[in-house]
Order: sequence, then C-alpha cells, then structure tokens
Amino acid sequence: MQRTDFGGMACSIARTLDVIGEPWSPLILRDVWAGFTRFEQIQADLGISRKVLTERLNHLVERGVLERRPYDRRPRYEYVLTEKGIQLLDVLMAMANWGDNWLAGEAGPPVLYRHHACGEISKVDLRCTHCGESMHAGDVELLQGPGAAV
Amino acid sequence: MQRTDFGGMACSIARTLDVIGEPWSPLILRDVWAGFTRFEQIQADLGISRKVLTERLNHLVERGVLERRPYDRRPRYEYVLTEKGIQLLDVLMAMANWGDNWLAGEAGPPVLYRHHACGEISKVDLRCTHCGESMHAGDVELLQGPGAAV
DNA sequence: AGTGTGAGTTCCTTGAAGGAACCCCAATTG
DNA sequence: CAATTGGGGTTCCTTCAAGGAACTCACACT
Repeated sequence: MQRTDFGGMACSIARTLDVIGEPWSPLILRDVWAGFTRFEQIQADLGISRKVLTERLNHLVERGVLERRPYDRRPRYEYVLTEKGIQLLDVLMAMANWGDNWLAGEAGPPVLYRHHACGEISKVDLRCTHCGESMHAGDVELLQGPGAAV
Repeated sequence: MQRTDFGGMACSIARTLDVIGEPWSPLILRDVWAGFTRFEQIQADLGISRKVLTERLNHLVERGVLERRPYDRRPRYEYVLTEKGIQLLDVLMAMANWGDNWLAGEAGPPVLYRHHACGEISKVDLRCTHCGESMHAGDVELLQGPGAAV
C-alpha cells in the first residue's frame, strides 16, 4: 500500500522504489520491454485491474520512465520506454537472474537470454565499471556520499 | 497490497517480486546489509510499523532470504542474510545504481561504493557471464526456456 | 444511424498499511 | 525477592489502496 513516501529518503534504493516499488510496476515494464505496449495488451497479459493499470502507467509516465504516444488518428496510445526506462531494465534483469537461480525449480528458467555480442545463451553478472572485475555486495565498502543526509 | 499471487507466474521477475515485492522488503534487506540486524534497530531506522516489520521479517525468513538467530541467553534475535539473501543484494545494487544515476539530483549520490578489488570508488555494470562484455536489456534476445508455461 | 474498439473512468467491496497501546520474557537492580 | 528495564514482538482500530465489474467516450468503418 505504501503510504509512506520513499522518494524523500536519502537513499537511492528508496528513491527507486518510489518509482517502481508499487505492486505491478515492474511487471508492467517487463511487458513493455517484451513488446506489450498498449493498454489492452498489458491488461490482458497481466490480468491487472484496469483502474490500477491506469494509475501505474500515469505514474511511470510522470516519472519519465515511459512515454505515452499516439499511434493512430483515433485516440489510441502506446507506451514506450524512455532512455531512463531502458536503464531501469537493469534492475529487472537482476531480478530475473536471481529468480532463475533460486526460484525456477526443476522445470528450469522460463526465459533464456541470448547475448547478441557473443551469440551465447548466458546470464548477467555485476562488474565494476572501473576494473571490470566482479563486484557484489560483499565486495564493496559503503562510504558517505555528497548527497548523504546531515 | 498485492493480493494477486505473483509466485505462481511463469516469470522469474514475478517470482522475485513474490519474495521482495511487498512495500518495505527491499529496505529491510538494505538495513540488514548495512548492519542493522535487530528488530528495534530496523524499526527505528526505517520508521516502519512494528506490525508490518514483523510480517516482512517472517516472510523473508520463510523464503530463505534471512535467518533468525538468537544472540543472547535472553530471547533476543538478530536477522542475518543467507547465501540466497546475499545474492539478492545484486538487485538492490542495481536499484541503487539507477537511483544514483537518475534521481540523485544536484546533491549527488547519498552513498558511494569502494570496490575492494581495485580500491576505487566505482559503479556496477551488467556483464555477460560468458563473454564478459556489457549485457543490457537491448543486447539480448528473449527465448522460451524449459520452464516456460505451456 | 449503427457497430466496433481501444482506452480509459466509476463505484463498491475487501483487505493491507499506519499507528498507538499493550504483553511477555529473562536478566539486572534495590 | 519484588520492581525495573529492554528487546521483541501482538492486538486493535482507522484509513486508504487493490480487485473487479460495469459504464463512458471518441473516433472510424459500414
């Protein structure tokens, strides 16, 4: 329900949750990524209430993650990812990766990812942009940044 | 509120949301990561309702992401990350990274990350585990996996 | 004029989040 | 040994969000 406002916290995780932390939001982005870009398509694919879908789409557009644009002379609209939204898909890929590793069970992962660059079916790993080595939660020290609360 | 059950969907993102998709859950994991491992500490740090914190902690323990263990002869408990939970922090790092890039504003990021391996303050990037090159949402083709719905 | 369709709105019901007060247990203190 | 303290929760009530079905609107096609 999240009545508490996460957007005002001095924490990038909380602020990100303010954008995609509500129920359904990540799945809506997944759908747009997968090519379900219209209201009816997303509603049918997810089985989400139309009221909630309207709210979520408006919120994602307000936050600059999606863009609403007409595709017909009739009042018809589709939702497309902005650059900000495309980069947000990294979070979804990390989620998908973890779900594949820990929740897929006997049946195996529901979706596979073929990397265009090498042509292989592969997974993602977090790497340091500086040295290129693996960089996970245990490999870093947290320091106060310039935008830290006083 | 999420009365819809995401856990049963043939989608690793939805299944991951079934574990950490409820309000507060990612922030609770962040706190445990940052060293706030006891009920009172987390409650005070987040300002979350005690009732909801109890529910969330129980849920995370049930899903094997946290472990509840005594640290005193009195009935005192702390919550620690399991291996499954540690790997889930990748998702939080991706969120923090995106928030730093798009939501930090003038003040700059609230937290910086120093990579132990190279000693530099750095960011994370998604790379292909196979070839090591950058691998984002636009760099992959989605294929049906063995666990796909029929 | 009548029909169809995409894209929403309205309205009612159910149930989750907020929040304050209360409870339990074991160790310490007087 | 009674009283106190403090961590770790429950209980209960209020408020507001999610589910879901029905309804509306704007434009194009027949």
